[in-house]
Amino acid sequence: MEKNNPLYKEQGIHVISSLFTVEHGVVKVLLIKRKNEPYKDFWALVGGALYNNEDLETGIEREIEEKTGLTNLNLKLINVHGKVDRSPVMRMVAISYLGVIDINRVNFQESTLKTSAAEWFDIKDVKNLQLAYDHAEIIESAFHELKHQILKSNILTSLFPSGFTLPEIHQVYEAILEHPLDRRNFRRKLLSLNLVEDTGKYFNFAGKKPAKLYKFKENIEDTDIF
Amino acid sequence: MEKNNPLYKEQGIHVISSLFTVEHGVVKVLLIKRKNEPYKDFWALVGGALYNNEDLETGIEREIEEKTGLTNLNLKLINVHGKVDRSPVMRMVAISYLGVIDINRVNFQESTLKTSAAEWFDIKDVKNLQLAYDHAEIIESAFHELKHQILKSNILTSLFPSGFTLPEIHQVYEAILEHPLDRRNFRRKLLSLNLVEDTGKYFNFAGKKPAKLYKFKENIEDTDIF
DNA sequence: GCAAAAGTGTTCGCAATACACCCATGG
DNA sequence: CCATGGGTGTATTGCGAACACTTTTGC
Repeated sequence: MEKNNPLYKEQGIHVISSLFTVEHGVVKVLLIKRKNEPYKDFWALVGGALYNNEDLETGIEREIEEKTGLTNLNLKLINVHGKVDRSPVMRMVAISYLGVIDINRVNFQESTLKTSAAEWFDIKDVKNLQLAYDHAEIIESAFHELKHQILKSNILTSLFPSGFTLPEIHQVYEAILEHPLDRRNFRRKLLSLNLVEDTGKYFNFAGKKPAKLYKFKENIEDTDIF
Repeated sequence: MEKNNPLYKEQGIHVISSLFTVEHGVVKVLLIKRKNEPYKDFWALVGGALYNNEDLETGIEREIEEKTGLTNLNLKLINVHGKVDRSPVMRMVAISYLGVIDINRVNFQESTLKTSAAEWFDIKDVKNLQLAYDHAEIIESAFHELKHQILKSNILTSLFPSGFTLPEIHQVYEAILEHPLDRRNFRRKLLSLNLVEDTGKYFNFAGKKPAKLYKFKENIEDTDIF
């Protein structure tokens, strides 16, 4: 391995996260506005260059914490984007992670060295934005994978740190999958999986029957859900 | 992006393939013996450093062709391995691909600049070898993914370029999944998927009833198989 | 008491599973 | 003619899909 062979000199690694949330039945993705070149003033996913002294997971967690204040996320490696010209500066390969977070937990770090703003965008509006790098493609791939993940893993646990009602989580599934699910079958299925437990509490919406509050059990493993 | 920031200077990308075959009910993985440092004389997976002027897919296809003469493989991106110290030379992130090939198609290029031998190893024997880098871990992850892929994609098509009998492919499934499958149910299931077609030919084993020869249809899409 | 949404139970159909017998060939 | 392995059919079961009624609350 010759370090200075021009065939593979000056390469780098991006770690990039597509962070999703669901609010009032709308799937949203977190974007930040870049302060520096390249792609100054473009909206971009949360991420950046991997450091030499950190593992991939550490790197993406650091990037997310720097820009959102969030820690302890349940991230999943989902894809790699490595087209020759995806970065205008030098050859960069992007390792793409997926995460789902409760919108209320996010505490944006408004003024960092590299970003000037952070905002949630409706996934349907993202296609109208000019994003930095190949981030549009990365989001598309991540959203596609999100649909799989909610059927095959417990990725949604972090969406509801303080519990959820069945109508709420049902709406989340429909929003992400973009098609309706039968209420009663959904309910029976989810409860039969032994992933959630009744908290005994109820949650009141205005003028309607209160709904039971459930929460995910601790330490549940990834399993096929649907 | 400052090219010379020591935090992320001198990084590189490995593209690495776990190539599997199944012969007489035994799952095998292709390894090559390294001729150069680091890990001189260690067995290793087929792969190497990504060039700056090629996409990831192109890179892994080039590496495979250089070392085995094989082209037109159906490779799947399956994982990323990026621990800080996985390479002793410099920071390298490995992009791992999975492929399945017919053992008869392989035409080893015995004398290349970087390798001195290529050999198929029983997957069960690999754990007793000292492999280069973190290749043991990569193989384990790839084999795990192979079990999923034969249930959810048509990755096996390239195992049988000249067709197969149902007993043959049945044995392949059992070998990869490492557990028995009911012959009759397997048969019905596979034929009902519309993935294979009868060639009208028969294949004779010694002293037994000839088996029908089937082949995969052209241009079949990935679908859930089991 | 009525509108609105939560909660519950039953039927149906299909697909996976389990299982037993007949058939074609080489020796 | 027999041993070996290939090829076929059927009964059962469990799960997902479709579907309608009752309950609780705020107003």
